[in-house]
Amino acid sequence: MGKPTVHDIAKEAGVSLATVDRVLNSRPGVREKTVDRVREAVERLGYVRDINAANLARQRRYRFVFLLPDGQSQFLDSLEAAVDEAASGLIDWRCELEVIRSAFRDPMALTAVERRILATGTDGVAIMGHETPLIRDMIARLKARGLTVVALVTDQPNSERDHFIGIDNMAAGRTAGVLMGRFLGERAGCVAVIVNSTQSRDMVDRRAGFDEVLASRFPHIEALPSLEGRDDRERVAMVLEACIDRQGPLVGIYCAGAGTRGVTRVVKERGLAGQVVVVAHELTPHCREALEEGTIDVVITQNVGHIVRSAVRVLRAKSDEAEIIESQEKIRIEIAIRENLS
Amino acid sequence: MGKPTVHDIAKEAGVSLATVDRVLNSRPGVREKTVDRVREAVERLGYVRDINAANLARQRRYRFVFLLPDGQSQFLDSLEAAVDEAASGLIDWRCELEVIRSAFRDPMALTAVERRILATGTDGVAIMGHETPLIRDMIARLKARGLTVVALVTDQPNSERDHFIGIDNMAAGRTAGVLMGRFLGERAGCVAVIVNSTQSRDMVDRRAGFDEVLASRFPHIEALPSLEGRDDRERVAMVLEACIDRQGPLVGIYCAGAGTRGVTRVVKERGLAGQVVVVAHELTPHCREALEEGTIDVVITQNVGHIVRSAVRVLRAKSDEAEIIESQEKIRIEIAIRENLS
DNA sequence: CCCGATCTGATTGACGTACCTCAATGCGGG
DNA sequence: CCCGCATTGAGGTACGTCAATCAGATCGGG
Repeated sequence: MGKPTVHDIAKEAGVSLATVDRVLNSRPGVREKTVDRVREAVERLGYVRDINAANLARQRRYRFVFLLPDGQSQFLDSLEAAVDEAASGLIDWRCELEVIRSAFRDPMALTAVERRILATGTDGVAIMGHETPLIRDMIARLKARGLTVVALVTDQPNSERDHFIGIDNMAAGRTAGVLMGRFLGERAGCVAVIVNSTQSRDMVDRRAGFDEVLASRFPHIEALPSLEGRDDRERVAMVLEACIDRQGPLVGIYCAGAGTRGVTRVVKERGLAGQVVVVAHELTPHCREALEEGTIDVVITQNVGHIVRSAVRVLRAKSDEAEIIESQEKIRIEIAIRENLS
Repeated sequence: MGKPTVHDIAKEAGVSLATVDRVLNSRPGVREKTVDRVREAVERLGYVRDINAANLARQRRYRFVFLLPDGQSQFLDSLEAAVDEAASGLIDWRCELEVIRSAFRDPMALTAVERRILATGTDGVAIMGHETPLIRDMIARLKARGLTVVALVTDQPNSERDHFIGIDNMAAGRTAGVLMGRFLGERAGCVAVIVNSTQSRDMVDRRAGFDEVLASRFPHIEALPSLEGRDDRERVAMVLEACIDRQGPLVGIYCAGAGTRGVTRVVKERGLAGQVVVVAHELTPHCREALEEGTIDVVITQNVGHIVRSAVRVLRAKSDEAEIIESQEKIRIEIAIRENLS
C-alpha cells in the first residue's frame, strides 16, 4: 500500500478526520492529550503531508520578490535573466517570481518597494545589496510581517535574514590569490587590486583572502593598495591607468569588483594582454568574451542560475516550514578559464 | 481571475469536459475538427495543465532507476550518495529513485537488471557506463518499452538515449592541459598521463584535449604515452612508478581516470609533493584530502549533486513530454583547488 | 445535577484533473 | 427509412488535503 494519508492517521489515532486536520494545521480546539495522540500516530505511520494536494486544496501560490539594486551592471542583468528563466520552470511549483530593482540609498524608493511587497501578498524576498541600516530595518519589518527573507550574493550578517545564499568571499579572494600566484610562477612584481569600495564587506573579504595567500605563499609578489572603482568602468580605467603610470609595469591585475570593462580596455590599449595575469570576478557576457580573446586569464564566479534556484528552494521551504538540505544549497566558488566555458 | 482550467477550455471550445479530456490525454474517439477546436482554445487561453492536480488524480508516481557499474570507486560512491540525498528532497515531486549497481560486462546480470527494471514499473533509467553493444541493445529495448533513458557522466552517443548529462570530456582535458601548463610556467619536462583504458571514449577525449593544449601552447612540456590504470589504484601506482623509473624525473602527472590513490601514494613515497604538478579528476573525498594536504594541485570535476538533480528533472520532463530548459541542464566543468573547496 | 464552555465527530464541498459509464446525437449506407 | 457506427455530452467518482459547519459529547463549577 502507498503512503499513509490523513484518513490513516485518523484511524490510527482513533479520532476523526476533522481533529487530525486541526492538529496538522495547528488550529485551536483540540485537547493537549488528543494532540499528542495524533502526533504519535503521525510518527508511527511516518506520515508526510502531500504538499501538492494541500496546495491544490488551499489554492496556494508562492510569491517571491527578488530585490536588486538599480544601476546597470552585467552581473545584475544576468541575475535578473536567471530569475526570469527560472520563473518559467516554476509554474509547476506554484511559484511566481518578480524582480524589483531599486535605489537602495533612497529611503523613499525603498519605502515604496516595501509597500509594494506587502501589498502584493508576497511570501518571501531575496535581497541582494550591501548591508546598510536602511536595508537592515526593512528586513526586520518584513520579518515582522511574517515574510521569509534571504540574502543573495552579499550577506546581511547583522540582519534577521533567514538564510544567506552566496559564496564565502574570503575563500574567493584566496582562490584568486592562488591562481594569480601560480600563473605568475617565478615572476616577481606588483599586482594592482581594484575593488568597488574599500567600505564594502565583500570587497574587504576578497581583499583579505587575496592578501593572505600572496603574503604567505608568494612573497615575491606585492599586492598594491586597493584602487576604488565604484562600480564604474570609466573610473576603473582611470584609476588603473593612474596606478600603472605611477607604479611602472605590473605583473598582474586583480579586479575584485565590478567595472571589469575598464580593466580590459586598459589592458588592450596598453598592449598588456599576455603580459600581465588578469583575474576578475563574475562570469558576465563581457568576461566570457575577454576570456575567449585572452584579455582576462581567470574569472572567479558563482553560478547565477544555481543561486536563483537555491533561493527559490529555500524561500519555499521556509514558507512551508519544511526542512532544507544544506548541502544542496551550498554555492560553489567556480573558476572559469577559456577552456571550461560551458 | 486565475489560470484557465479544463472547464474554461470546454466553454471556449464549445465542447464538453469529456471531449477536452479526451483531446488533452490523446484518447481516441474525437473528430479531427473537434480536436483542432480544442487545441485552438488551449492556445488562445494559454492553458497549461496543472501537473500536480493531474498527478494527484491519476495517483502518478515516477520511478527512476540509476544504473551504475559495480566495482568500488569513491566517485561511484559519491554518485550513489548524491542519489540517496536527492531522493529525500523529491517526495514532493512524487519521484522514487533506486540505485542499481551491476556488472555491465556480464550479460546474465544485465538481463536480470533489465527484468527488474521492467517488472517494477520504472518510468526512466539513468545509465552510467562505457558504451558497449550490450548496453546499447539494452537501451534500445528499454526505449521500445516506452521508458526514458539518459546517459550519465559517460555518453552513449550511438544509442537511443534521450539525453546526455555530463561534461564535454575534450574540454575537460583542455582545461587540465592549460592548468598543467600554467602551473608549470617556464619549467620544461615530461608529464605522465594516466587513463583507465586507452579504449574508453572519455579517456580518449580527455587525452586529446590535454595533448592539443600542450602541443599548441606549451610545447616545452611533453606528454608521455598513456599509462593504463584500469580503475585500480595498485596498478596505477605500479605503472606510474615504472614510468618514473624508466623516464627519470617528471614535472607533472595528469590522472585522467580513476585510481587517484595510486598517484598520491607514489607522490608521497617519492617525496614529489610540491615538485610535480598533479592534476586529477573528480572531487572524491580522497581527492579533497589530497588537495588539502597539497599532494594534488588541481582537480577537474563535475558536481554529482547537479548531475543527479539534472537527471531527475530531465527524466521527469521526458516522462511528462514536457519541455526541458537546456541552459539549466548544462553540467559545468569545475576546477577545484585547495582554496575553493566548498 | 444542570449549565455553559470546551472538545470532538460527522459531513460536506471545494481545488484541478483523470477516467469511466451511459446515453444521446449525427451521419452514411443499404 | 432504419440500422450501425463514430462522435459527443452529461455526470459521477476519485485523488489527498483544506476549511467550514453543526451537532453531539465531555467536563468542571455552582
